Formats: sequence, structure tokens, C-alpha cells
Amino acid sequence: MSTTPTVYDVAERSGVSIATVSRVYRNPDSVRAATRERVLAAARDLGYVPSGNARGLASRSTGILGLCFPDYSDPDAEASEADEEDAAMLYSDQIIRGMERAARRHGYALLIAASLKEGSAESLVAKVAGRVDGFAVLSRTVPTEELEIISRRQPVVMLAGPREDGEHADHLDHIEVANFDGQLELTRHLIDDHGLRRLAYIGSAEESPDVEARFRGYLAACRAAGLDPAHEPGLRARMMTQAEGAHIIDALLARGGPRPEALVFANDQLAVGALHALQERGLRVPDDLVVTGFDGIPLSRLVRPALTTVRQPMLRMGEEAVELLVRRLSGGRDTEPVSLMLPVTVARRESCGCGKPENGDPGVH
Amino acid sequence: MSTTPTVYDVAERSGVSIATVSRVYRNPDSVRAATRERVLAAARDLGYVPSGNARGLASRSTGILGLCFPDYSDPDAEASEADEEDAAMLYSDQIIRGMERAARRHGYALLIAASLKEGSAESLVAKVAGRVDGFAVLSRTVPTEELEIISRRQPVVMLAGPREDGEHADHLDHIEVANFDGQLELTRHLIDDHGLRRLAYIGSAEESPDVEARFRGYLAACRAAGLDPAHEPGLRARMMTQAEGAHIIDALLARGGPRPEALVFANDQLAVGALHALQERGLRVPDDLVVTGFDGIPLSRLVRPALTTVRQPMLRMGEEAVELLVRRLSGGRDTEPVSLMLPVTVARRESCGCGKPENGDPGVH
DNA sequence: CTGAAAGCGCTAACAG
DNA sequence: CTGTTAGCGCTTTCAG
Repeated sequence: MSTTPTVYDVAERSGVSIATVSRVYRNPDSVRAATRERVLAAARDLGYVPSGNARGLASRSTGILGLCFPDYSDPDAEASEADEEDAAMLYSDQIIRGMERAARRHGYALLIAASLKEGSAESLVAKVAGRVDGFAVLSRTVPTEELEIISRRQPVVMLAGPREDGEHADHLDHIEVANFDGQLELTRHLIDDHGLRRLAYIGSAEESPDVEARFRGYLAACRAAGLDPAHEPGLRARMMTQAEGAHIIDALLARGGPRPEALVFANDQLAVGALHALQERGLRVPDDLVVTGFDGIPLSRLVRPALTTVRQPMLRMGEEAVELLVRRLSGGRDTEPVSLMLPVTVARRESCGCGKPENGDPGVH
Repeated sequence: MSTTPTVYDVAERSGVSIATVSRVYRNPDSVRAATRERVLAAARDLGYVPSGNARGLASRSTGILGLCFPDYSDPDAEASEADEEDAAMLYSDQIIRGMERAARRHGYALLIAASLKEGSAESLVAKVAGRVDGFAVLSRTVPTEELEIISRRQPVVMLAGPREDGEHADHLDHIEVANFDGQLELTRHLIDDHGLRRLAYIGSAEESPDVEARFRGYLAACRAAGLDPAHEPGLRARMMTQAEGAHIIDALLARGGPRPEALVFANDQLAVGALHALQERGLRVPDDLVVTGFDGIPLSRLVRPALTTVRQPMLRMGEEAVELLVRRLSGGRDTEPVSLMLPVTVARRESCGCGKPENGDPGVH
């Protein structure tokens, strides 16, 4: 009644040994049909469910892949919970979906855990790491050092570019997107096609190779056009959320001086927050000011004006991460670290002055 | 090098017993600071990570909550993977997000697993059940019978209404939405406000109390208006996907006869599929035909014309599910089964003929 | 094809 | 505050 049934109970009730019970679940064909049925029947009667923990412990594998991601949720959005209308997919949602699909194809389940805003990230990875066969880490959710240690024991893939400071390459697998190229192309579009000259880049305070790469792409485009941007991101967001995007606008307008013609944000959420703030202050996008983002989250297409941005193949990143993990788990354990670079595409939409995008297709796409 | 370090290794290297090592991780304050540091240092050197499996086995709890959901993904969408543009959030994505958030607040991680299209669902639940402290099941992913057995051992909450056939109530907790009321109100709107009289309801072949309740709401509205609809859903979708929605349109147009004035679909994905199919055939919504959905997934607002639908509080369902599980896990184990009924709201948009909805607010909402 | 026995790595009383 | 001692429930050789 109160004690969960175990192999022993099932074994006893069906008159076999625990080994046989185990076999029935692990490799049914290795047991005579009659015996098997008897065991299964007993299990059903008892309400037996194999303990994943015991299994994992004994077999040293869980059939689970993991994902650690930062808490991207937007305080602002939370606040306006009038109705959960704004439930557009964020970056992490897409990665989750991609990973789940690929994991399922390979017979794995997915364990997801977001870093708590202030909590000890240590416990986070440790918790996940201890329960999965391998896992992915989104962005810099976890100190690289810790990951390197863990990766000695199980596959870890980082959903971000490798650190680039000199020679000290980590030994992790990486999946990144063409941050540099994408931001370069977008910026060039602003400069060449829209004739903008006074740009401002808004990066983030957190050290992220991806955001760095984007900034470098921005700089490269500026230099190529003979512009001389400040060498550091003019403004830095503390977090990459909508709320911060709005704050940036406050700061920008407060400081006076000549207003930039275009704000190039390091991600969509910042840009969207900025869009709202600008609108509240009576500034029109793109007429008074051009705004661009990066990521291509679905929300970027929902806002008005629709956000010009660089689209990352997020679903695919999730899938590739799983493929990589699975590959490592089945053999290729000690081949060289891999570093996949996925392509991006620039989405020219309204917020940069490109025509109403809801062209021909009246449908979803 | 090759063998993962265990408590024993850490204990030996730091000159304490395994019990102390364990304490350091479980309850740091119960160990003298100096000792603790020594242990932690040894752990760091060795690259020690506690085994979740062993922990779970010994302590009979995992710190993980689970979710089983059906594979809602759309074959159609997969096909048109030209770019993963269409990555709007589906029902399950929202539930996942809601659960993950709430789980995080309570210190749990979330394990998600979708039923394979043809695979043995048995293995699915069993796998999840064996690895979590409690879990939620979306819709009828799993046979109720199996769930009842499992629920004798661990909390299970069903994200759907309870079966209603007579007295045989299952002993599970349920979280459902006001399907009947919602569909009733929407249908009444169609009849009263738009003057439509020739309606057709498209349900699904799968037995689902929720879909049943929606149909009953539809019927009630029809009867109240003196309409005499067929007593069964005129058309039944085999799955609730966009592809099926398109097929339904084919079937409808193929069979000739007087065309209905309004198609009332049992969920948004069907309705969206229908929208596309209708458009391809040159029929205009809502002018030639009114279409409505149910769920209120973000996609419903994205399509053109925007879909009139009944909005479920999906995020909240996920959160409530976790709250319920957590409550059960901490004490309230053997109180009566709970059945939460969450309210819905009708979203009147373009597909029923209600004005352009992108009213005042030019922003996200 | 089936059984016996030895762990897997950790937690949880109990003693000290 | 720390060590000892039993298991937790299953997989896995190795025999039969």
C-alpha cells in the first residue's frame, strides 16, 4: 500500500528471480514469452514502475539530455500579466523545442533548468550534470571553468562561440552562429542602403563572445564606410531584456546631445523594449530613428514596426546540439572539440525603413 | 582519468569520511568551515560531481518534476522548413514555459518528454515517472488506467478535464479550462452578433473530455438559438494539426452541398490549417466563410485574418500544475483529488468578421 | 533461458 | 561536528 513495489516484489509474485524481471524490461526477447507475460502481469497488479534512479545508477546512463539556460524572462512582461498575451517565443523556448525534437528522435528525454536570477549557478549545473548523459549550456550560463571539469566526464556542448582570448581554448564543443557576418551585413545595409551615418551600438555588460563578435561586425561595417564609431559600445545594457532596452532609451534621451540616426541593439529583446519606450516618448520609428535587433525571435515580427534584425536558426541550434551530444555519447568520445558555425540571415523589416514587409503572403510566414 | 570520482575519492583525498563529503553538499553548515573547504577543494581537483542517480536512489527524491505531452508538431510546418519562421509557440510550449517557471521557483528542474507518434507510450510515462518526484500529463497522452496505477506512488496531475462517463471518476488531480462555457460564448457570438445560422463544428476523432465539452458548448448555443445542428461533430479531424485542418477543407468542398456559413474548429491549429486551405482555394474569410478556433495560441494572432478564438490561460495551467504537484509532495499527499477549472476568454478577431483588431495599441499586445 | 551475487554512488540513522 | 553501517532498486557478469 505505502511502499513502492520493486523488482523483488515483482519477482516474488511471479515466481522468478529479480534478474529475470530486469530482463523483461530491458530486453524482453531474452525471456521466454510465458515467463515474460507472467512478470508483466505481476508488475501490472503491483503497479510496478522501474526506478529510473536505480537503473541509472546501475547502468551508468540515464537516457536524458540536459539544457541549462539563463533566465531570459522579462520582468516587464511579467508585470503586464493582464493576460499572458505576450507569450511569444523567446530564444530559449526555441532552443528547447529544437533540442526536445532531436532528443526524442534519438530516444532521449530532455531536462531543462534555468539559472535562477541570483542563485548559485553552481548548484544548477551540478544538479543537471548529475542527472543526464550529456547537456548543452546556453550562452554563458555557467562559468567555463566548471564546464571544463565536468566535460571530462560527460559531453558538454556550449551554445555560444568559444572564448577568443588568445590561446586558452576551452575543450568544449561549440555551436555558434555567424554573429560577426550578420551584424556586419545588417550595419552595412543601414549605412549603404539607408544612408545612415550616425549609428550607436548597444551591447551588453556581460562578457559574451557572441555579443563581442556582433560588435566587431558593427565596427567593421562602420570602418569600411569610413565612419569612426567609438571603439566601445556606446551604451551597455546590464541584461538583455526589454526592460533594459527601455532604460537605455531613457539614458539616451536624458543625456542630450545629437541624437543618433540608428540604434543597433545586440539582441531583439533590447530592441523591442526600446521600440516601446520610443513610442511612449512620441518618437517615430523609423522616421525619427532607426532601430535594429539581433536573434529573430518571433516577437520581432510581431511588434510594430516590425523589427529589422538578424535571424539565427535557433531551432536548428538545438537540434545540432543534440546531434553532437548523441554522437559523443556513442563512440566519438575523444575526438577533437568541434565548433559548428551556423549561418544567419538579415531580415529587413519596417524598423529600418524597409517597406511594409507583410508582402504577398497573407499567411503565417 | 577514466573513472568518475565518487564520494570515496573525495573523502580519501580530503581525509574525511564519505558521510562528511555528503554533508558538505547537502547541508554545508553542518560541517566545520575548515573541513568543508578541504572537501570542496578535493572535489574541485578531482572534478567531482554528485551523482543524481545515487542521490535519488538513496533519498527517494529527485528534485525533478515531469511533463508528458503529445507531439503537437505539425508535419506541414516541418516540411516548410525553408526557414524556421513559423516558430510560433504551440500549446505545449506554453505549458512547458509555465511549468518551468513555477518549478524553478520551487527549486525543481523540469523533465519533458513528448509521446512519439507511433511509439509505445508505455515506455514514455514509465521513463518519466521513474525519474521524477511527480509529473503532469497533457491531454490524453497516456491511458488513464496507467496513470491511476502510477498515481498511487507519486503525484500526477492531468492537464485536461476528468472523464465524465458516469461514476467512474479517476483519482487524479485535474486542471481544466472552461471549455463548455468558452465554446458556448463564442458560438453565441457567431449566431447573435453575426447572424450566422448554418454552422459546422469540426471536432477530433480522439476521445477527449475537453473537446467533448467544447462540442457540448457549441450544441448548447445552437439549441438556445433554435438551430438544430447534427448531434455529432459533422467532421472529425484525426489529429489536431494544421495539415488536418486543410484536409477538412478539402473534404468539405469536395462533398458539395450547401456550404456552411461558419466553421467552428475544436482548436487553433486546425483552424489555421483551414484558413490556409481556404485561401488557396480562393475563398475569403470572413466574407465567404467564418472560421473560429480554440486555445488562443500566439499563432492565432499572427495569421491573416487573425483568428477569432477562445483563449486558454496556458502559462497559468503549467504553473498551477506545478503548484499542485508541489503541494502534494509536501504533505497533502492523501487529500481528495482536486479539479481546478480555469476561466477562458473569447478573443473576437477578424476571422469572424469583427473589426481589425490591431486597435489602439501598436505594440506587442 | 534463468538464477546468484556483487556492486553502482549516495543518504540516513545512529553512535561517538 | 564526524564516522559507521546499512541499504535505496536495479544491472550485470558469471554460472548453471
